Amino acid sequence: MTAQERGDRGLMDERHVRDRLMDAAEVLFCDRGFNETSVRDIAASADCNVASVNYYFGGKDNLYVEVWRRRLVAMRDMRLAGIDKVMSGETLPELETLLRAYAQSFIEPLVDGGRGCRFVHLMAREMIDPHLPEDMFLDEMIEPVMTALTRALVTVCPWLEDKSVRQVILSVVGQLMHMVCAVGMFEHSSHSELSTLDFGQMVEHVVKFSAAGIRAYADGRGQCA
Amino acid sequence: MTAQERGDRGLMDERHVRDRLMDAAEVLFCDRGFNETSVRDIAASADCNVASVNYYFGGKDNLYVEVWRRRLVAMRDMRLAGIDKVMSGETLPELETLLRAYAQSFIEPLVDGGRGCRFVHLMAREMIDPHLPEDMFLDEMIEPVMTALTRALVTVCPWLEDKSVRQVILSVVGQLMHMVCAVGMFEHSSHSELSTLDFGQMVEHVVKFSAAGIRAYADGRGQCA
DNA sequence: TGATTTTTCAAACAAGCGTTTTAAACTACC
DNA sequence: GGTAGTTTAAAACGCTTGTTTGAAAAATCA
Repeated sequence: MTAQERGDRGLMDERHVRDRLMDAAEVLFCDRGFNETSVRDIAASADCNVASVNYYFGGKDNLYVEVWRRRLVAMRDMRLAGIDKVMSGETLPELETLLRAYAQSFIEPLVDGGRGCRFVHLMAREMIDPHLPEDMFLDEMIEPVMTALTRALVTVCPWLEDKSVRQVILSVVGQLMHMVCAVGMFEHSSHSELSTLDFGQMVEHVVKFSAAGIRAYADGRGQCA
Repeated sequence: MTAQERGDRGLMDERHVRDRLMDAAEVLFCDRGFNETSVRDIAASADCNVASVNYYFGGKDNLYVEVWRRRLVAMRDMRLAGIDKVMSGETLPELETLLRAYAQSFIEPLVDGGRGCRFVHLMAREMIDPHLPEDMFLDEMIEPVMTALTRALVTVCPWLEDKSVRQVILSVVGQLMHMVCAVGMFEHSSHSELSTLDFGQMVEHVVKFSAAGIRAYADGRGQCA
């Protein structure tokens, strides 16, 4: 019945309201979370009526899912591309190069100030209290990136055991994720002296720190390039 | 007027209801978060009337703060003690020993199944969407532990620059924090094959990984013991 | 025991939530 | 211009939330 259900673009600028809603919702969800964002806030921020959320999305939950769908694929593919680009060269990349590629693809959306700017914060939220359909985040984001990273890592460091690979990836992702959280924490507090957050330096630190951490598992066996 | 305001213990077993409320609230807050836990849920779980929350605590927010106060001090002191114990010996500890002490004090509450069991989860929540009075968490938990850890780290590794110490600590805490989150994520999903979470192994991994990561900053200068 | 205070409880309160309704406004096509 | 279909808009719905009320119950002390 509705324009969205038919899938066409209707007659006039119908996409405007729909997109304004998604944009506003993304911003609000990212810095307040799902529960603390009301559809009235979203509608007000998108400068349209409350009922529009239900008209275009069928409910708050679906709007949330749509906001996710739009970014999740882009974000996942950005990370996969970062890994792929560095792994598809003729020669095997250094461990540092691989780590840097991944870390940058992780941090980039935060630093560019662009559209996906605060979405990483929403990822952190979703990990701790999920509002997406069961396993959507795991299936469409974590699992694909994790397997790609695993494959790349064992290629660059063939001496890494399966168990260690998982732990190592958890360590790398943990560091990156924690930076995102730390940014959010410190920027809302008076302890701004703690922040000192230069993303470029941070990425380089994670690369250096993690490369050494990973090579600690090389004991005796041949190091990678 | 009320017993709590007077500070005394009143006449009979008044502490029963108050403590039952705190215990129930802690459990619910830890695995649902602040917003998704209603005072009715808490009261039902504590087997008392809804109004009791306001009678004994003056409101949901204060109950939340009290739940925190009880554990925060204990948890902080546990971590400080872990660091202190290892640093107060006659000889300087190995870097691994220091890291292990801290990591264990961090993870222990998770593994023992005891009272503070799930509180670390609440810490993770509070970092991402805070419901405590401004800076309470930072002032009473993060800052003290961070300075103690900083001091210990520069003692064990005197060649570490100030800037690197902060980054290194962020990396260590990030790994540990991420484990806590990962536990929470995977245990509620069907991808249980991803979990494989042996806390003992995890601690040892973080120690090994981080020690190597930290020593990467020793370039040239004397390594620590 | 009687008086006083402290604690419990059911009920009600006001406010906010997501959602639905109903009708008016708008668009496009004949 | 008239008609059908789509989009907006205000109001209301039902529900849940945290909190308050006021009286009954229990406990303390004289």
